[in-house]
Amino acid sequence: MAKGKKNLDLSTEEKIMEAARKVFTEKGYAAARTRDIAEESGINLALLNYYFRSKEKLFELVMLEKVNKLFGTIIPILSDEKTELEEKLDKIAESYIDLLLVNPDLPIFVLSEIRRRPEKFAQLVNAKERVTQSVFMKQLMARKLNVSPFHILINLLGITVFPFVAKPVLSKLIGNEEQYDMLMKQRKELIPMWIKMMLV
Amino acid sequence: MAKGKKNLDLSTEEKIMEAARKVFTEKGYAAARTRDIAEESGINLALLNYYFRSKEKLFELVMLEKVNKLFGTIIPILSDEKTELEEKLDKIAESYIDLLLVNPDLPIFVLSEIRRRPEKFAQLVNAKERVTQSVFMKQLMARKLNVSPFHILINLLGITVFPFVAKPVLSKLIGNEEQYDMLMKQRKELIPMWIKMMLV
DNA sequence: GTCTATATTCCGATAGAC
DNA sequence: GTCTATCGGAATATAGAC
Repeated sequence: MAKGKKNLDLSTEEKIMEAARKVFTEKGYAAARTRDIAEESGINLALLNYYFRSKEKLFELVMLEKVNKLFGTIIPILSDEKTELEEKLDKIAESYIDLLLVNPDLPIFVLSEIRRRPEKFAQLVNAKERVTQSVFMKQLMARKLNVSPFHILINLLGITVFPFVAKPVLSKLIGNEEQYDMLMKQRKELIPMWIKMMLV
Repeated sequence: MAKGKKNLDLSTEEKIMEAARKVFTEKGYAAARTRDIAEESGINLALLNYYFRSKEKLFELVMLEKVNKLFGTIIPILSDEKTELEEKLDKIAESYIDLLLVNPDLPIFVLSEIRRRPEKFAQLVNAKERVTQSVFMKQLMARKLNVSPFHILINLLGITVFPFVAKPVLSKLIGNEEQYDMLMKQRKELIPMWIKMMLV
C-alpha cells in the first residue's frame, strides 16, 4: 500500500476494511459509526452494508485480525522447541515492541473489547492450552523457581505491553512522542535483562 | 453502604451516581445507555436529567472520581518526603493491588476513556510535574542507575497494573478467578522484590 | 421530586434509480 | 457496483401532569 496516499489502488472492499481497522481501533466498537468508516474510506454508507452486511459483521472481521496480530506474535515464540528460554525473551521483547511501536493502540483495543464482551471474544483468543502447555512454560518450570511461572509471564507481558496501554499518559509524562518512542526502543534490550534477573 | 443490598437508604442523587459508576465502568461511555443507569439505580430516566442535566455531565463526574482514585493512590506515596525508596515500593505494590483487587477494571476504564478523548481527559490527570519532580524520581536518580528512572517507574506500574488490565484473558489462562486473585495477592510481596533487583 | 408520555436527534440498514 | 434518499428503531433529552 502506498504510504500516506489515499488508497486509490485498493478494491472497494479493501478500502472499507482499511477504514474500519482505523476507526474501530481508534474509537472502539460502540463509539465508531458506520458513517465514519464510510467517510474515511471515501465510499458511500450503503456500500458498507452491501459488502459487509452489518456493522457487527465488519467489526468481527477486524477484531479477528487484531486478536491474531496481538497473540499471533507471541504464541509461536512461546511454542518454539528449538530456542532456549533466554533467546525467547530476546525475541518476544524485540518483536512485540516492533509491533507495538507501529500499532500502539492494538493492546488496549483488543483488551477493552474482550472485556466488554468476554463471552464472545475471550474464546477467540483460545490461548489456554497453547500457553499453559507451551515450551516456554516448561522451560520456566525446569528452572525450579520459587514462584509460579505465571508470575514471570505476567511480568514479561506487563513491562512490555503496559507502556503502550498507558501511552497517552506516559507520553506526556516523558515529554513527547519522540522521547517516548526512544525509551521504548531502549526497552527491547532492557526487558530481557530484567526478566533474566528474575530467573535466579 | 450496606453490602449487597439495594441502596434504599441513599438519596436519589447518590443512587444515580452509584449506578452510573457501575454502568460506565463496565461498558465505557459510548456503550453505556442512560436507560441502563436509570434501571440500575431503580429510578426513572427523567430523574437522571433532572439531577445531572446530561449523560456527558454525569460521565464527567464519574470520570473525575475514577481518575482521582487511580492516580490519587500512587501520587501521595511518590511524593512522600519521609519514606525511603524501598519502603515506597512496598507501599505502592500493596496499596495498588488492594485497590485493584476490589476495582479490577478501574485501570482499563480510565486508560480507554483517556485514549478515546485525550484532549479532554489527559489534562485531568495533570500528573507531569507531580511525577517527574517527585521525591520518588529523585530517589531513583540518586541511585546512579544506568537507565532512565522512567524505565523503573514504567516497570513498577507495568508489573502491578497490567495483570488487571488483562484480567479477562489472564484469569482464564490461570484457571479461575480465585486462583487469579491468589496470584495477585502473592504479588504484593513479590513486586517490590523484583523492582529492587532492578536498582543494582 | 417523581413520574408518563413525547419530542428530537442520531444511527444502522435498505429501497430503488442508474 | 455505486449512488441518493429514506425508513425505522434506538437513545438522549424534555414537557407537563401529579
